[in-house]
Amino acid sequence: MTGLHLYNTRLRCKQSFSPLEGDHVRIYSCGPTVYSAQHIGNLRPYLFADLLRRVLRAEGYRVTHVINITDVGHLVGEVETGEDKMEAAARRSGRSAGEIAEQFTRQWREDCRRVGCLDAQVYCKATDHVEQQIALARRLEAKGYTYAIDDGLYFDTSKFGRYAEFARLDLSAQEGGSRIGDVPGKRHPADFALWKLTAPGVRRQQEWDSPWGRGFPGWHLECSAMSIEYLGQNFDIHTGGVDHIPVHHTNEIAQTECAYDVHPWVNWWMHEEFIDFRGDKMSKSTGNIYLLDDLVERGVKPLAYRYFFLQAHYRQQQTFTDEAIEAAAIGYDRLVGQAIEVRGVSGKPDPEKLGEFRERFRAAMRDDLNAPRALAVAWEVARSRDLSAAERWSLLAEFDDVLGLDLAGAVPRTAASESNPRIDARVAEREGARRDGRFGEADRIRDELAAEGIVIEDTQEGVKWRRR
RNA sequence: GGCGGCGUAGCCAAGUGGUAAGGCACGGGACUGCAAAUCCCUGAUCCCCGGUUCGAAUCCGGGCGCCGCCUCCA
Repeated sequence: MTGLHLYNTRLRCKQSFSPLEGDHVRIYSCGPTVYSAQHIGNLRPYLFADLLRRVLRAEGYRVTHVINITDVGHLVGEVETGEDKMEAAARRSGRSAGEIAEQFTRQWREDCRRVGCLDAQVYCKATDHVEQQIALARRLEAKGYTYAIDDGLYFDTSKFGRYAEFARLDLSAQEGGSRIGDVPGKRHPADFALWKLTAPGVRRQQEWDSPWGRGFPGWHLECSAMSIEYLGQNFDIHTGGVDHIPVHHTNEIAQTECAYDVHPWVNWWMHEEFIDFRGDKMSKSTGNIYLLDDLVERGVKPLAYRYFFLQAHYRQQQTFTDEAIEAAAIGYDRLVGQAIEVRGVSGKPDPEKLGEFRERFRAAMRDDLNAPRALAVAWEVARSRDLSAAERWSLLAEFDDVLGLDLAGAVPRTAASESNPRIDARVAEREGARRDGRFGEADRIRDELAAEGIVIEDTQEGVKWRRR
């Protein structure tokens, strides 16, 4: 297999990749709903999209990446309440929906940056594009794909012959049991809201006037409207979680292909699998790891989480356990340690020796982004006895453009990171004892510090200490 | 119930027909006053049963187990 091959959900197979337009690749990634903090599982979509971008870049493509921010219209559980996640969060916290959106957007952007994701060219918010969403709904209405009921304007899925195709749905199975809480007047369970009307007597923080009345856009609409706005009516790759295949992406496709008579609207649909937390309740109350900050508190660097991500294939569920993340943290530190040994060493590399590793790394990534296999090649290089330091660094630096692990700048965890008069003094005392051969005394001080989480390391450059 | 995925050494995880990548842990060694840190070495025939094949972890059938979706969770 030569050249870049990517798995396409639309066709359920890997395909040789080529962009619609020269060497320019346009990507749209379904982004976060910013009503609460994004936990580490929520970060996988962006680590995946970033890996995709970096591989495309390494293959010589120019990439335009758009990520949306859902700050309205994502409904909570029961449809009849008409409340969306932003409104609910605002009500609970007593703050405005806008403030909440801003806070969690900022936090999410920061977390993405910390795990080494490159900035997208465009971050677009649903609330900034209500006009475009209304225009798209009107277009669908004009073409006869919609019907209006008390609750709002709905897309009539029966009008779109290919509706079930993308997710391979069995629509007849859905016919039977109309669910509790389903909207009265909906003709088919799969039909979905393009525009939701604010219920009579209700005052929403986020609502807009529309041809159908005051209300807010349905969740699926934003991705269609904004991707068209920034990427055009056809583009190359749309990414998201596997959970979006049957509903969200199916509906996006229905809306867009009907509105613009395009097919396929998007060439490649790529979906990352979930992280499996092994039934552990991901909640703060039980003390389980939840946010990136929680990992950091435990001494796991954000980039170690990226390393963890790279150890498994994006289309495979990845098991997250304390042991697994700890293993990744140690593995990452050691890889950085290996890099530091050769960092910046220059020399004349043997192109033949480099070529073999370079090809294997590239082949792995070209095979539907097989990062685990590529990472294994990086380890082989790091530990190779046949390569000179200059050759190892040359390859590692090159690989890191794709891996994004900051092998050029990361610091080893063994370095003392702080100074503290009291601890420094105790360390000096121990040194004195050691010089005098009073090892019992020296060991006693070491044990004492260890009890409070201070680890002492006797390195070539002298004694250092760090917190466990 | 329907649909999809998975089950590889203690753990995480590649490999999808030709005799099992990589990381972590464990054990051994080097280093150390002893440790720690670091570096080096070391481990599996692939859930079970049957079948196809010269040959299967890889294909087919059956079983057991786990996960996801079908409810606007990445």
